[in-house]
Amino acid sequence: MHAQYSEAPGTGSLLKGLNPEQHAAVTLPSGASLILAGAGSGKTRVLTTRIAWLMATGQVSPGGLMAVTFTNKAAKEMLHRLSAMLPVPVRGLWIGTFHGLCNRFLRAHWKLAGLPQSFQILDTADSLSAVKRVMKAMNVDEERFVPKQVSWFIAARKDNGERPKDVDAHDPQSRKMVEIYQAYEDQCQREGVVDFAELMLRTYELMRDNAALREHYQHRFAHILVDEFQDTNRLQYAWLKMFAPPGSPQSVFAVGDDDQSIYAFRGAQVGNMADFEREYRVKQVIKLERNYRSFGNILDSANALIAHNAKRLGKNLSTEAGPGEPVRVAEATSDYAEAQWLLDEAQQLHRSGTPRSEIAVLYRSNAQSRVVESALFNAGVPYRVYGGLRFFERAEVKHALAYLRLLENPNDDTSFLRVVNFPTRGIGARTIELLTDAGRASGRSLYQSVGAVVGKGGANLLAFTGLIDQLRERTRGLTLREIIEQMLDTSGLVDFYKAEKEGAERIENLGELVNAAEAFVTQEGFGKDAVALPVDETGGPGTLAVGLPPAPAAVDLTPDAETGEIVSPLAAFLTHAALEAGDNQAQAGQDAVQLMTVHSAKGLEFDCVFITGLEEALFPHENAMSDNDGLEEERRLMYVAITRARKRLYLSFSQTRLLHGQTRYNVKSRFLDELPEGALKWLTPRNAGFGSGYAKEYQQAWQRGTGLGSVVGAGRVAGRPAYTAPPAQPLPAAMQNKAGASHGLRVGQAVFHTKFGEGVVLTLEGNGPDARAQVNFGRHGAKWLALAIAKLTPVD
DNA sequence: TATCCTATTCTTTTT
DNA sequence: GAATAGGATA
Repeated sequence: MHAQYSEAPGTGSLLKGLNPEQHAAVTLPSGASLILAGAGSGKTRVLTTRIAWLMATGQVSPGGLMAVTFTNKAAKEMLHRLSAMLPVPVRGLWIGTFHGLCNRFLRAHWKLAGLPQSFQILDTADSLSAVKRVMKAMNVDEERFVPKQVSWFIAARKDNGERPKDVDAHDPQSRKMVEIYQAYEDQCQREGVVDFAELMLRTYELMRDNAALREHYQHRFAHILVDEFQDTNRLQYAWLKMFAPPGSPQSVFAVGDDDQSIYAFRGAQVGNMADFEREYRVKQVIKLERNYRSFGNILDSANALIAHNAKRLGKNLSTEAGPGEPVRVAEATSDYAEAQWLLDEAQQLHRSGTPRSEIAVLYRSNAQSRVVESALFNAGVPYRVYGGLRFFERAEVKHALAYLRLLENPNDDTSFLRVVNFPTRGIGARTIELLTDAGRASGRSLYQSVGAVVGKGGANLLAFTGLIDQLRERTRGLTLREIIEQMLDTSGLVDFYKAEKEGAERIENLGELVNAAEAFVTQEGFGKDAVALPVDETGGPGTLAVGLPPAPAAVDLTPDAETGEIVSPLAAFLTHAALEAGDNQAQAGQDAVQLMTVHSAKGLEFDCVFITGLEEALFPHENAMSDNDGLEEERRLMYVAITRARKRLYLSFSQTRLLHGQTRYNVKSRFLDELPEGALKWLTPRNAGFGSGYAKEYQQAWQRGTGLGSVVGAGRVAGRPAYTAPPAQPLPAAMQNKAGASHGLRVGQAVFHTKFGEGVVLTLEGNGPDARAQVNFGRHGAKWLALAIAKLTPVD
């Protein structure tokens, strides 16, 4: 059957250039399939070509297909490539992120989902502040229940598909957590807001509980494709099963790489791949193992490393590109020296023709970026740091968005509280407390409760709601741009920042918000994501009835938005802001060295890659070293890092590192020992210890305080010293535990900590002000504590 | 009510 | 070291 399709006119060019495995994957017949796609094996190409091929051969209409990714970037990339292959109108295609598609679904069926039409989406920060509010209302001790952990707990339960009633809680602690979870849900429902996990869970539940709707969508989506399957969590897999249950006639095409699963820490279940294979009775798993990205030495290193993992489906990357350059390994005496060395190498690479944007510096944790940044900054090398604060997460932008959200949904208490007194208008904590009490007593939103506290200092509140109402009136019918400009003016935001010393940049960002809105309206066509699904290609909802039991009378399958209600550009823009937080601002366009964590490097590739900080406790990270699963995930992380490089790979580690304001003495990472000797080239003498080769040179330079090469006037960023000098003679790692133990603790000792309660000392390291202990606190897990700071009392 | 100072914590992150 | 939260103070 598929042979016939692949010979269909016009599809030949689509398939041209695919290797046999890729070709087989693209042209697989309907049914469930699992593609194990190694790093750099052309995964996205296979996915997009598959979609194009399905459409070009008439096996599916654009409306009958759904493709799910994790990131907006991946979704955009897919749409972009697809439109280059096929003249398909991209609009209306169900290709997007899990959350984006859920949003689309819930916008269409908001009534059935029990949501207000203008429901707002909470990002992580909004959600956290909502949790805090709930906890305050419940009088929960924030010492015992850390809001962040509660928030994390709720998200984790939802990602597992559990409502409060589903959570089994045996001890008082977790019972309380569940209680907070329930109260949080009630509050969100009351306010008409949903968090990210709720988007997924609502969609799943609506599909599960509404047979007619379920059958409609199962009928509609004949082909479902899932990208990065190894990153799916329980809920996402259950969600998929609602749209295409095992054994149904639908075709599910899952692509993933178990070796690149690096999100178990937030609920991803690698096991979903094996479950999928079994439950969907996948006949043949296709492995894409030919790598088109990296040279041999790089791939050999990656393969050798990942072979140390026990839990694998098994895969080995190969290339025909030849061995290429060896993987370079360097040891530095300090993180500072490491950064200087890196700077030098990067400069050299650039001088010999490598664009800066093809040089990436990867590290395990964000805190490591600072040293590198300083080095690059002082040398005048342009660089770009990924991660950190993104555009829509900036305080001033969030304030502006809060005003806009109140126009759409005044019951959004999170937004209300954010701006009710910003800029300050004489509404203090006391007034807010009164208002909150009134709201709680009547079960109404803060906005609705303002009337109840007028007279008790609520006059200013009335002025605020008046301002919002007036703004809503005045902006009716205006363009999005005009609405935002009005809001910035009326709210007093711009005036406020004008008066601030440091407000110029914030005003600039608010201007940027106007631009973003403008771009959104023109480029995207505002309603694209928010307006409901286009009518079914097969003839719309009418065809549903064929062969199906009659839908319950009360159930209207017509998407609610098609009943004539129009989604405003503002609503669409707010959704866009919540779901696509936008790139962190950057000197985009400029040729800059790329700095990012290994996590955020996933899916990217560069000619030259530096992996820095290859030290025990850092990479693998200390918090992940205690159990084997954690260690294997760290190894996969390293695998991801290595496979980012096309031509040249540098690995570096340092003897000392400044972390959390303290010098730490590190041992090189075990991962270095897991790489094949033959693929490596040591730039510093192997196991040479201190003061040798490169390292010595840099240490001396650094002791002179000048650095090397082009570093002139180094040492200052924004007026503050960039570095604190580490001790002149670092203590050899082997001696760490032996020097004077003034703290009087020993391994195995039972201790008490005011926060974590009782625990047992696992490890002792360092001495004097740097002394630290790893203590197992049972329920709280093992923690590293600085003994100079932490209050640890021995228990007998 | 607003602001300043100190105590406290500190992976990885997209949506 | 740096960011954030909470308490104390003007």
